[in-house]
Amino acid sequence: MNAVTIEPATGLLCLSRALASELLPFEHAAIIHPSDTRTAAIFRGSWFNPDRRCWEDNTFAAHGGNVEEAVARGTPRFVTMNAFRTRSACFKSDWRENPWKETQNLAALQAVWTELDFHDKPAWKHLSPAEMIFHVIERIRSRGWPLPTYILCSGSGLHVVWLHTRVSPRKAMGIWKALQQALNDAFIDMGRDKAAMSATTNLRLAGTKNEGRPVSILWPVHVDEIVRHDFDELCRAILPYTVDEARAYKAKLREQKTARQARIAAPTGTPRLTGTTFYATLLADLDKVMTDRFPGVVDDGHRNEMLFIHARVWAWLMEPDELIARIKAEAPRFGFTQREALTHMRSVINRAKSACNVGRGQADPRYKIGPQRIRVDLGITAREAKRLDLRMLIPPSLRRARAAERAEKSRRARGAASRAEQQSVRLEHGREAIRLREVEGLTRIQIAERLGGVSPSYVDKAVKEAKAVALIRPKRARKTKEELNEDSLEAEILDQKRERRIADREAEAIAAAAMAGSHDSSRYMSNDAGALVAAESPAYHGDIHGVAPPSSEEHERLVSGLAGRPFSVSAPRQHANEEARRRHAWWTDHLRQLTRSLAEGRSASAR
DNA sequence: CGACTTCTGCTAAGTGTCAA
DNA sequence: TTGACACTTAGCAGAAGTCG
Repeated sequence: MNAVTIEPATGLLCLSRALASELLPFEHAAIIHPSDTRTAAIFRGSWFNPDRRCWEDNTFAAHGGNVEEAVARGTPRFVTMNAFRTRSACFKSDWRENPWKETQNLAALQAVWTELDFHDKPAWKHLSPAEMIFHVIERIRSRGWPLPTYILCSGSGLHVVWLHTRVSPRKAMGIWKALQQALNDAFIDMGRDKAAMSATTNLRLAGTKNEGRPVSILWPVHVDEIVRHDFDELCRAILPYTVDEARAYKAKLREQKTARQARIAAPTGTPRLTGTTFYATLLADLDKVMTDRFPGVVDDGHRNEMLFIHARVWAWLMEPDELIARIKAEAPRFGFTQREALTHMRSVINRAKSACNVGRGQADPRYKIGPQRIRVDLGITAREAKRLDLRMLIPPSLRRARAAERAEKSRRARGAASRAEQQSVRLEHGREAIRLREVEGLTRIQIAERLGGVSPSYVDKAVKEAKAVALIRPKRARKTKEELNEDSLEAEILDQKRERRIADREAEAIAAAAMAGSHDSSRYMSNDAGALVAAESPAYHGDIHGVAPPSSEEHERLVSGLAGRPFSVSAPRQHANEEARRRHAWWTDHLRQLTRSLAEGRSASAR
């Protein structure tokens, strides 16, 4: 009896009680590509070419109804999981002999899958494929996902496949990709093969051999237990967001962009920034550097480099005619004759000329030149950039410092108080609180009231910090400004130094006091949370908050960091905030699963 | 009761991105 | 480049709890 037969009346597939592990290649192909489909299944195999006396790749295609005949004819070892249009890769050739296996020729999406190469993963490599299936199913169950249609042993790894109702790539490719990604992301630690995720992938056929090892379906046991899922049901069960939520998110992004564009279009006090302002600022910086380094004529060793940089920037600011005129006019400043300058800058001029004839969508041939490149080429240091008050030719450190300055200025303009101010006020309060307690014998509640209705916790903290600062032993008294000479520069510098030193020591003492007790738990970890947990802690008991699920790479690091180490997860705590609660639940659940699978991996390896 | 910790909302600080 | 804004991180503060 065949495991898979076709119902004559309906043309539909009949699955018998036969063992799935004994499925033949054509039966497996017929399950993936049902007989009622008019789209193409593309097969790949190899055949012995008697003329050339070697094995050659053989790719061919068949309709769902012709799978048996095609497989018998071509003896393939692979079949595409999705279906293609009956079009040929070459003009005038037959699609059956020369199928077009590319994304743009996809006719129907009908499966999602993950290929697991677990044999090189430390936590899993000791397991046999049959043992591994247990863990795969367990993981799928723990996520509440539908069980796969089948799990096939490819001879080296596992193919976990969910066949689903056919959907059009044009309508559903985005969702299908998200589904495929979500499934595969769940198996990164088990060695999911990134290269086998594309919609055009072909996978091994059951009943064939892979380097002598049999390829067969290990789960489910019987052919009639094989089920095809509803695509929408799969999406609902597996995707973290619904299609509507994803649409709403995209709409929000569009809205934000429109709002930003409207804001920019509106007239403001600040100058409107354009490509011209960009290059003009760059040029201003460049001129400052050149005037400073070469007050007269640029010396021989640098003239070509300097003129080349200038010419490339000018090319973005003016028409070719103006560029030529400018090069001629500036030539003496760079130590060139007009003729020499034009010769040396020929390529810049030619590119500027051809840029005038560039059509839409074509690349601009002018040399792209950015501030960082110029800065490195000219070896401009932070000190030089600061001294010349450069705006663009500055190192990243200075750029960051300027951005921070701007942000602070903007905050102050909005009336925000600085942390230093808050801290110095608190220090004064702490000193006053100590005095009130020791001299007037007030309780902390009374002190809190006396300090203007602050909280008792605030008093605690203020006193703690004031005590820490009081413990700083005064160093040998130095000469005062009066003693030295009130107006001397030396006195001023010494005074500044002393003030800075005192401030530094106070800050250190406050920081040390804060560290003496238990410090704030790190509630908001970066996206590196996984790696941080793995690296920092053999048994991490702290809470994890405000953390987005990790990316694939982060997950990979987390898993490799935790393998073979003791690990525990704290009990979830109450979160008022819905988003925080969701994220915390996600992490707790995720890490528990990980702990369990690692523990199972270890106990299995111990046996 | 004081000293201290834990939890959680709020916000300053800092960084990245965007306009072309 | 500048300025505005989104976003993450770190720190602050108050409430509530624990401990001796």
